[in-house]
Amino acid sequence: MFKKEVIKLLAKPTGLPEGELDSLIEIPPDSKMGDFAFPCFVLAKSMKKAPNAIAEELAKKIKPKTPISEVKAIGPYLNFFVDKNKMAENVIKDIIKCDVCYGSLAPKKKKVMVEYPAPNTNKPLHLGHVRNMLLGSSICNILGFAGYEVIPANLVNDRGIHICKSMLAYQKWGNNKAPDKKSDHFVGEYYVLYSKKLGEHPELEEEAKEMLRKWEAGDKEVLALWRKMNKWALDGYKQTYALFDVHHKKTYYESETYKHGKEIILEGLKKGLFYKDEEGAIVANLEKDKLGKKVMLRADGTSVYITQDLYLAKIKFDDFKMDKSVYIVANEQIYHFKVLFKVLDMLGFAYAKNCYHLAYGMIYLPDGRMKSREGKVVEADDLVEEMKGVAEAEIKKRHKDLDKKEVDKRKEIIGMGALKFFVLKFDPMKDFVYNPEESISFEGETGPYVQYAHARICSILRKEANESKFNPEKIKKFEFNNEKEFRLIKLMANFSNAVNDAAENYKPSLMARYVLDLAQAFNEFYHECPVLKAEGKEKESRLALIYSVKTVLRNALDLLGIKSPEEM
RNA sequence: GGGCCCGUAGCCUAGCCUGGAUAGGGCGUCGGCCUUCUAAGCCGAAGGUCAGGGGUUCGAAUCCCCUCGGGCUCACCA
Repeated sequence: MFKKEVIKLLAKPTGLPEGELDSLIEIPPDSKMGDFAFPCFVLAKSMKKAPNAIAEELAKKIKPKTPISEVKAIGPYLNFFVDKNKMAENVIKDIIKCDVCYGSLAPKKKKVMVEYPAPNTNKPLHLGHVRNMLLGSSICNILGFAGYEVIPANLVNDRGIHICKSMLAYQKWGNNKAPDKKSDHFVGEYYVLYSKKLGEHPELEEEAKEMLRKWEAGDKEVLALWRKMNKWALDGYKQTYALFDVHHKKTYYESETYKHGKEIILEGLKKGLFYKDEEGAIVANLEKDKLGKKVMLRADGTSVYITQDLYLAKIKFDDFKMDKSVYIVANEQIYHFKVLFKVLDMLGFAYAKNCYHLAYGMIYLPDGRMKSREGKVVEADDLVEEMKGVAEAEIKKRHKDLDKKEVDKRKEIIGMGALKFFVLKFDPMKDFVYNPEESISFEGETGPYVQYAHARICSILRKEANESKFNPEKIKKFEFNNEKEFRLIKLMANFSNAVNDAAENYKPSLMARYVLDLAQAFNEFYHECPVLKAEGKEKESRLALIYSVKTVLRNALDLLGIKSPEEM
């Protein structure tokens, strides 16, 4: 936050423009070396001197000015030290003033649509959707905090052959019964049943196709069954969405859009962008972009996947006129989105360049890929229950006398915190293996670790309030002497940068890393610096400091959709 | 075979876009710390050819090229 002052000091003696200095200045690896550093290598050529000598020379020339307290040459680096208590005062006052908004960025007057998790209504949401939902809801939070207007949207894949498979199995073996469990799981059972029966009844495949034809023809009976089972699936998702903070401003249904898109393709054909092959299908030749040839419309005039997506992109931009459209879809579809965006561009849609596919890596089970058809999946709802169960056991280990209501409240906060953090701390693009036995821990780099730091602060503040009514706003002067304290101040000063990085890169993992660093720095402080036993100015300062840390931890966890408990 | 992604200690991971000062963490292992603000914590130790090779550079985990290993994808399925 005092970087500007450093730039001002450097501008004249180096003769470099401020913009260049801004990107050259770095943070030393150890705060003992300084708070900012200017590497002198760049000047070596033009000045024809060794970088070490340049650093020495600059150190003599530049006189520190508040809030910069010292300028020192260390090897080829010119290092700057800031007045730490001055910095602390600025940071803490800012946090107390802004509170829930601390770290947020100014409105950008730009709209971003985030599309996720686009489920298929034939089976319950699984671990892959968990990653999708958590990335989506967290990215929405982060973008909003970073000043964007966010439009969370969903595309429901509610028609097609896979949907007909569960419908067919239910029609044959379901005895028309009502769901006897969570309704999306009930639907999913028939999807698995279909695959199971397919072995001895190969004719099922043709029957499913026939059912799809009937559906498309508007067969009343089939449509009634479809509506009934779709509602079951969607009702189930609604409950799961609530668990993962998934909310949408707009939902598109494939059943309502799948027939469209044809006009766009025909228009493209007229313009000579596509061609008709021997059989009459309309094809785009993308070979010069190394994307091969891609069918846009079948010979019979029916649409394929990409036809629908072209249409959807168009109506999305027509509906909301957003500046950016982010698709959160697994990385196995990278090729599809490359083609989609390329074709949109060819068709002359200006928004093509504003489409972004946020691809995320696969989650594997210890014995390989999940397979819904075989029932080899980790379902979202089961995972949540499991996490809560583990959390409950941990809570009961520590507290014998909590009533059930309190235990239920805490296991929800801690269990979900552990799950969300576990998924979000990985770089989105990275594949990882989920091992149910040992994957999700409550120690080390975990959600509960961060939550624990928050709870500890709350505990101290509670005790202080009992004695003297701590009021952070009344504290005027700060007095810090410990490195651990300055480490916290620095991290907190850097919060909005972390928000910006996470937003611009669509990476909640950066926020997870940030909050982990802050929690870790707090725990180190906690063990070295007593708060309640400190006296006078030192105690006051430390109380204000931990109050600030609590605020930032909470703001950061909020962006990840993780709750900050007062007690654990 | 083509395209894309990935490869950092026994295991997991940050850093790579925007090259710089001893490559950060965590798990696990070993050794310490609860008459002191919640030990879901802290401190210490051991553990690294940053897959391998070449190049660019004063300087490469980071940029470029090649090789090897793993994954995804290249359907008139969605």
